[in-house]
Parts: sequence; C-alpha cells; structure tokens
Amino acid sequence: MSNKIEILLAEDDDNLGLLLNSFLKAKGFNVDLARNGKEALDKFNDGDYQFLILDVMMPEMDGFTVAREVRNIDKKIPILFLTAKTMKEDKLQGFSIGADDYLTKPFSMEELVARIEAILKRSQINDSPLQSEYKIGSFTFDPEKRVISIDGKEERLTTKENHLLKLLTKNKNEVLDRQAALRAIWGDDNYFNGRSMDVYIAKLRKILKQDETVEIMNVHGRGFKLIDRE
Amino acid sequence: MSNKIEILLAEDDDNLGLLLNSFLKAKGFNVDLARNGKEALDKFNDGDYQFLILDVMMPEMDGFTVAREVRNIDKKIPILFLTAKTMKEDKLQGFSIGADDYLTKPFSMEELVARIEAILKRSQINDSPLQSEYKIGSFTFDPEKRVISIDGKEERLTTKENHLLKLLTKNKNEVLDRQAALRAIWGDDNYFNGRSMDVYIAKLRKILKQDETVEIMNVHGRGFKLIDRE
DNA sequence: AAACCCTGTTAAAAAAGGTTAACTCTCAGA
DNA sequence: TCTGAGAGTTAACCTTTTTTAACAGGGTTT
Repeated sequence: MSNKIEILLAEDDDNLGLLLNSFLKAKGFNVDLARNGKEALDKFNDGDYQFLILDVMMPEMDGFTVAREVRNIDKKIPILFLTAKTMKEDKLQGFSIGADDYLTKPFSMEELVARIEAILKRSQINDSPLQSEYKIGSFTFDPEKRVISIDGKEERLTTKENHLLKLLTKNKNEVLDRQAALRAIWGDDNYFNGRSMDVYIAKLRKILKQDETVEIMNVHGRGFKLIDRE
Repeated sequence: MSNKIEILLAEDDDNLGLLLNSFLKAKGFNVDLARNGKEALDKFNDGDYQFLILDVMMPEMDGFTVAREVRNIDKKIPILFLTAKTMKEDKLQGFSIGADDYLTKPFSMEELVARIEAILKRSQINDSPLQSEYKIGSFTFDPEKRVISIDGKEERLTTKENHLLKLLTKNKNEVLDRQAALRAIWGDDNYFNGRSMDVYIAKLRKILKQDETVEIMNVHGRGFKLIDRE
C-alpha cells in the first residue's frame, strides 16, 4: 500500500491503453489497466480505487454502463470519460450519469494529467479517502486487511463479509441498494444470492451488536442502511 | 448526527457544485450534493434537510419543478435558487413558487453564505427544527431512528409508517396533500397506492390513539391533517 | 335520496427479510 | 490420499412489512 492515488483505467485500444498506463505511472499514479468494460467493473468491485478513467466505447460493456453500475454503489468516486466521438449527446449522457470530466480523443497526455489533477484538487478537499481504515461507531474497519476491531479485539472477516461491510461503509448513513450490492458482490441478483446476502447481513449484525450506536437497518424493498449515530 | 444545518445542494455543473460543496462545508454546514433535479428530489424525500439550494437549470428535472414538489409537502423549508440568467420572469416564477432568495451567477461565495445566514436568521426564530426529534402531543418521534415513543415506551416504525408520519409531522396542523404524499412515498399516486396509504393512516391512528390530544383528521378530497392540541 | 366518489377498517395474500442449521465445496495439513 | 476446518450456499421455518380485497360508511352533488 503506497499513498499514491489508485487509478483504474479502462481502455480497449491496447496502443493507447499501454501508453496512458505508463505515462500515468510516470506521473506518480498507481494505474490498473482493464481491457474492457466487464473487466473494469470486476476490478472496481474487487479493488479500492480513487479514480476512474473510462473509455466510452468498449467491447463487452461500454463506459457509461460501467459508470452507472459504479455510481450505484459509490456516489463520489471521480469518473473521467474518454471518447472518440465529439457527440454532444454522449457528453450529456455522461454528465447525467455523474461524470466529473470528459475528454475527446485525440488529446494530449499533459491535458489528461491536468484534468485529473484538477478533479482531484476539487474533490480531495472534503473527503479524502486516502486512508484504508474506516470508523464505524467505535469500530475500526480495514477492508484491505479484512479486519474489524473494537476495544483492541480484532476480528477477521471472510471475503464476502468484508465486501458487504465495505459497501455498507462506503454508503454509511445512506441506503445501499439491494440489487446493486448483489451485482457488485455476487455478480448477479438472483433469488438465492439474495438469501445469501441476508445471511451475511445477519452475521454482520452479530458483530456490530457490540456497539449500540451502530446498526444495519433494513429499508424494505430497497436495501440496507448502515447507521452510525456516533 | 451532528447539530449542523443540513443543506441539500442541487447543481449539475460539477465545477461549481464541488466548489460550493467544499466551501459550505468549510463554513460549518453539512452539505449533500445532488447532480440533477431528480436526484435532488429523491434525496429530499429520503433525508431531513433544513435548507435547499437549487440550480434552476438542470437535466432530468429543473429547479422549479423540484421546488414545486418540495413545497407540496414542506411549506417552510428555505429555498434559494441559483440561475445563470438574469431574467426577471425566472425570478418572479421562483418567488411565486416560494423561493426565499435568488442568486444570479456569477456570485461570490461570501455573498452566498451571507444570504443563507440571513434566511436562516429570519426563519430560525420561529421554528427551529435543529433536532432530529419531533414532539407530537406527548409523543416523541425520531424519524432518523424510525422510532416513536411515549411514556418511555418505544415503538419501531416500518419504512412506510415512518415516512408517512414524517410527512404528517412536517405538516403538523396543516393539510398534507394526498397526491403529494403518494408521490413522495410511493413515487406514484395510483389507486392501489392510495388504498395502501389509507391502510397506513389506520395503523398510525392506532398508535396515536394513546394520546387523546393527537389525531389524524381527513380533509375530504385533499388529504390528511395531523392535529396536535397539546 | 340516488349516484358517485372518497375514506375507514379489517382480514387475507403476497412479498421481503431474519435466523439457524444442514449441506457442499475447497484447500491445507496429516 | 484422507480428513477436517473454513467459507459459502441452500433449505427450512418463521416473522415482518406491504399490498390487495372486501365490505361498510361518509360526504357531495344533483
């Protein structure tokens, strides 16, 4: 774990992809390259990125679709779109999804970096998620280590427990959409995965019971809300 | 839950949005940023804000429309509009909807804060809803916790019960418009949702029966009125 | 007062969620 | 290779929440 910004770059054109990759790395970012939308989404769900650069046109899943999925579970992460087209409609669609910026190919490397830094400057001021540890009531939760601790006692979390708690935590005091969580963790929101998730909610509740000010509340038909009255 | 003023800021221009967001946070407000009108309305219906700042021109749903919907269920919450245009007509329309103030872009951050504080000073004098708890007769209702209590006895409310009671409470001793409530809670005011709401009214009445001075009264063809003779 | 729409209430059905335990699978260590 | 622990899923059963149905009144209008 360095303290560098983790960027997820989704670009299907290998020439451009690798070029951007090495350039951004040289500029001091940590870059992870995905070659299509599906891969990008998978990586996002697994990892813990601070920035997304998405090509709009990609095989498997286009950039907008990726962004929509991402926005369901993370309202704040900056997203920058790359597109070959100048189309206004695309632009509008992008912004309505919650794009932070937009770059039309071809563009210069310097311009890209400038945009990234501008966005980071704006967004970093308030919420700097540059730490891998989160506070939940008097718990400390480290999704990287997959450990939650209270009063010095550490508890190891399983992959699924960890992932679910991470999503809840990112959406602390807001509703985590049920379907979105299922797609992010299980990849599919069928009936059985739903039941499985409920089982994990029960497990997490058992852990969180140690602090009265913390609670996972159900919002019927919508999802769950991690409440922290600390 | 802090004791800061909760501001809902609806602004589609990310540059301005994030700038305002961080500036207002620095000034000691709690700010929630919505990127379009629809999102703003959803957040408003979910949350519990004390102040609205609405950009007039936004995708999905413009600021005026948001304000109209909001005013249907909350007559008092201060609304400040932001607009790029100097148009008098807009201004008039804004005020006719019930705007408390109006700011034309570009404006200075200081000016915005000054206006906000002026409005708050005016409105706070009468009703200070700076607590998340409401009094209804001898009940205490906490919509955040989804709990209503009397004589030390707590009762948990379901999502729908809670939402409906919250709307009634915000409109205590005033008529809560039927259609408006349906749109806010169910998203749609069709026949069945209407009947469903009536069922919830019955449930709430059963709870509120414990205090003689409290009553949910029907206003034929218009809606319901939570009466508190305390 | 007849017709019509709106509301009140209760019960039943349906959908969603909570919990526990059994079952399956995988993978590491004997 | 066998065994057992740990992780995850499925099953079963139960409770809660929400919707729909059914029936009974009220209020309004003509």
